[in-house]
Amino acid sequence: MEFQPTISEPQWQQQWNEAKIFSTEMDESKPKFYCLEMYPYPSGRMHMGHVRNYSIGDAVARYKRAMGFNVLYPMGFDSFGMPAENAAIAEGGHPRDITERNMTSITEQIKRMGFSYDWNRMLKSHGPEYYRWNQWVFKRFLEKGLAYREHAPVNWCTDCATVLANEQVKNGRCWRCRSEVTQKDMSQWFLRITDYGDELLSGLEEIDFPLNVKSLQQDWIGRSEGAEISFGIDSMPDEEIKVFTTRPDTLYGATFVTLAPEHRLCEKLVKGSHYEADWKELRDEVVRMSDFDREKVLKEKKGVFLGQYAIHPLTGKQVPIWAGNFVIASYGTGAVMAVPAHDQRDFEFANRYDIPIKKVLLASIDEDAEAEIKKAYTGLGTMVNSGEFDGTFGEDAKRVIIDALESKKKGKGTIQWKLRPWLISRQRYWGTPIPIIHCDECGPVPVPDEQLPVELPDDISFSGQGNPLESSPTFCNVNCPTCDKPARRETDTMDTFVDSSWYFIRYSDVQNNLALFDKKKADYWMNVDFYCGGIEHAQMHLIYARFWTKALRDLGLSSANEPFQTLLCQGMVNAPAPWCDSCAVTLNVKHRGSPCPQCQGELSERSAKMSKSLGNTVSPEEMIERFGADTVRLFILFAAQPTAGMDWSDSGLQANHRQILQLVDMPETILGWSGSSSSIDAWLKARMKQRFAEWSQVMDSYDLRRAVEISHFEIIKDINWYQRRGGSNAELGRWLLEQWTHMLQAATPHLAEDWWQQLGGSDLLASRVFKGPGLLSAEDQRAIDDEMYLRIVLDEARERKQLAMRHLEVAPKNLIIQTTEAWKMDLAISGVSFQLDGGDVKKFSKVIETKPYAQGEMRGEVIKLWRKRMLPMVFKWSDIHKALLLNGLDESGVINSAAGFLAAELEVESVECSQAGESSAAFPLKPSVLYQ
RNA sequence: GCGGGGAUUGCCAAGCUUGGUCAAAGGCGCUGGGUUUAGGUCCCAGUACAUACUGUUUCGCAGGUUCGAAUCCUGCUCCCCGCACCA
Repeated sequence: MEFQPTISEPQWQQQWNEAKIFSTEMDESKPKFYCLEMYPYPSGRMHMGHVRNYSIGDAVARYKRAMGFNVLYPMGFDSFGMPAENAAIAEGGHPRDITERNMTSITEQIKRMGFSYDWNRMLKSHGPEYYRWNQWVFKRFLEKGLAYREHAPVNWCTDCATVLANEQVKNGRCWRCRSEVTQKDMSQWFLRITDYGDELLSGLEEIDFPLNVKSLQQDWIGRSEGAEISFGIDSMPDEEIKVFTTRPDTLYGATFVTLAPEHRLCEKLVKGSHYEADWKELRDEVVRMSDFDREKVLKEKKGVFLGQYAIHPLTGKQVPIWAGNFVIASYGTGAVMAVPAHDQRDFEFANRYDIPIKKVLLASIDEDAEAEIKKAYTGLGTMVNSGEFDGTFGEDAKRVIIDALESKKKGKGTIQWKLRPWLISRQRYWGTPIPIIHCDECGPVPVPDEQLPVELPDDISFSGQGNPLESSPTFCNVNCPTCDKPARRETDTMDTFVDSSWYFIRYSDVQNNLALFDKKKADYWMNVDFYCGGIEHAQMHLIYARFWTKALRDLGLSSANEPFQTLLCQGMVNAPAPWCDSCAVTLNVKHRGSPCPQCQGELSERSAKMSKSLGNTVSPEEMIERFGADTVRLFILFAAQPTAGMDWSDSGLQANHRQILQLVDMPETILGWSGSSSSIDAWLKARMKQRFAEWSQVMDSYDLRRAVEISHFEIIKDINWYQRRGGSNAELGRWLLEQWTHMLQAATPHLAEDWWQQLGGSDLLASRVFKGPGLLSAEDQRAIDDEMYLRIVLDEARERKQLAMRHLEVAPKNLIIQTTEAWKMDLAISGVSFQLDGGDVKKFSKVIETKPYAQGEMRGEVIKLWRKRMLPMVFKWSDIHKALLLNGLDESGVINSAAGFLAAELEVESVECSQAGESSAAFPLKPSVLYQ
């Protein structure tokens, strides 16, 4: 059959579309399955990362559909965001036009892959019908106090001309443009994601996310238990210094207190003293420094004495107050108690400034409490030098100190979070306008619900200067909803991560114009059963979405606790790129063949993430054009496990294309079978049941690579074997194809439809529910076992033949097979059943002694055989092998009934098989073989 | 520094959770045979070393547990990825 995927694939896509088989509605009578991929940002072209992501999701969706689930599988676009706005600034035009143009072209490419989306549910974040609900929810958050405005130091990216959330600052740089982030004081809108810290953490236990993602989220949430402790100030009875520590057990070792240089008390403490100038210098240095510089410069601990003393809350003793550059103003209370003996940073600091070091924890009882220390001991220990608490250990030690503090009202046990409120303001145009009007009289006033959405205006100039929204008088100048006096509209827009924080629920009821979604529908579909996307969203999108879902639940809008039940992070798509070993740098493909531009050394090749900058990208469109979508899909699924990095390889793609071509011819071959039933039929049928059972099991665990291996590779081998064994049953062949085509469609749906058509299917395969070939019966298993035994014998005989040829003058004519002696078989059966009954194999020699054949001079031989060969085999034999033995496999019978086949395979004239006599080399399941 | 994940036979990559179906799947590559007008596809076989009877050395390195370890334990080396003066 001629295979022209560029023609046939779009035809099937059109038919699917016309039959509307992928559009779903709520249906309580069926089990639901919600399959979702992270919706893409509409850049102009589809790249291999997209193709991989969606090939995985589509295989799952199609599988679940075939298994009778009501599958929701939508697609949409994360279409707000800076690239479009930046393009508008650079090239002119409007972000909306650019975005929609891009969406059109990427949609077309996605459709060419034949993914089974319900396009009726298409969603775009930049549509007012979507973002009005961002505004609506924002208002509800505001009412609940979950959203608020605050004047605070925030992260500012100069290049992007906007503020950023904490999660969007990576190593002091902007996550998007990688330029430096500075601190700036601004009034901004925040969401109290921190209210959900505990639940975000504990919820991780009830969802199936990869370990590394869970660990990333735990790190990010950063819960640490400890105590807040108040130190008095000697000269200021009304003030106190609150510090946070995770180690209250070291409190007696606190020999000083360190404040962040920006701490509000610093100035008060030094005012007018001769310490003031030094402090100012330190503070200015720290404030000036961006986080990025900090990382480099702050290897060195630096501080100034502030000239004042704090009062230790338990001992009442005076300890000096310092300001230190390593204390972060925004974490904890911005002040720490310094315990040099048990904290490495404090230790270095104390050494440098000659502050006393006092050991208060002992790692072991015999340690000298007064000995000089060279390094801080940071583990748990037994308290010493701690007054009445001496001798208390570890967690108890923490507890008793906290109790003591609480009874004296000098502190309390608390929990600190690294998680900060989510800063959602952005000083950019292409996002959801924050629905607020600022009135001089009334302050910030929410836009009334009936006036939503607040739409983005079109009279904007994209100059690249300032927030574009400020250039629109029609947008900015409004009257106050409360007092009707002239007021000014908020020009901040929302972080685009807001859009992606709930789009998955919106899909459940995407066309609803009266509410963000209908609760019944949301509750039917949520949560997402299978979510697939890149690891890069592990701590932004995936945390925000979890928070938002919980917040919507608490507003009574839905019941879902968690948005995503199972998360699969697909690996990168890599391709070779030039690599310089001595410079340890990956280079653009244009350097291929020339020396390293830096060291002039020779370049080798290394696998690297496909990227524009390296130029090692492969165009999906080109590959689809050359090989068809099914080949690309098969290759992508087969080249690596979904979670592993995958190396693009042209030869691999071609190999998979050959595989497709082979499959294309299968129906013709099999439908050409003209024979009737034969003894091997039972085997093939059994084998098909076995293959299906394993296939569905691995599909359920999303091991798509293994699934494809079975459906697209191993079944072909089975058919080859069936034909070798003389099978050609026409009826069975048709049955087999009918089963098989369902398994093919998960990865290669177009090919499967081709098959279905050839089989005379009048409907679309994709619309059918697949019941499977049935369960594996005992007889089925037996058929498989017998054939497996034959295969063992054949392989063994073939190997022996090669060796025999070295010793024979002419090609061998006769093959003489001897199956094992009765006594060895008996020994094997006894050994296996002894082991299966849980007997201690070391004691099996007792059993041997009772055997009639182990008496007299045979005894030594039997014991030796047992120890050396039989014992290992008793454990080595698979369950299948063991069953063969225990069920009384007739070795000679199986061989003799296939003698003709063996003779033909091994190219000999005759095959004789008999059971061996007293002493031979034959062994159970391993007959001896002799060529003549 | 903290946390997470790795290191498998020419390459890619299974298996290791529940030690024995492991000389270790599958793909690629390579070799030989068949098919074919030829190339290609396809089919069969081989691909650690040895060997007409089943042996030797292998799963990052070094030990240990066991009748038995790629799989469990201990230590070490190297690689990747997050977070990072977070108190």
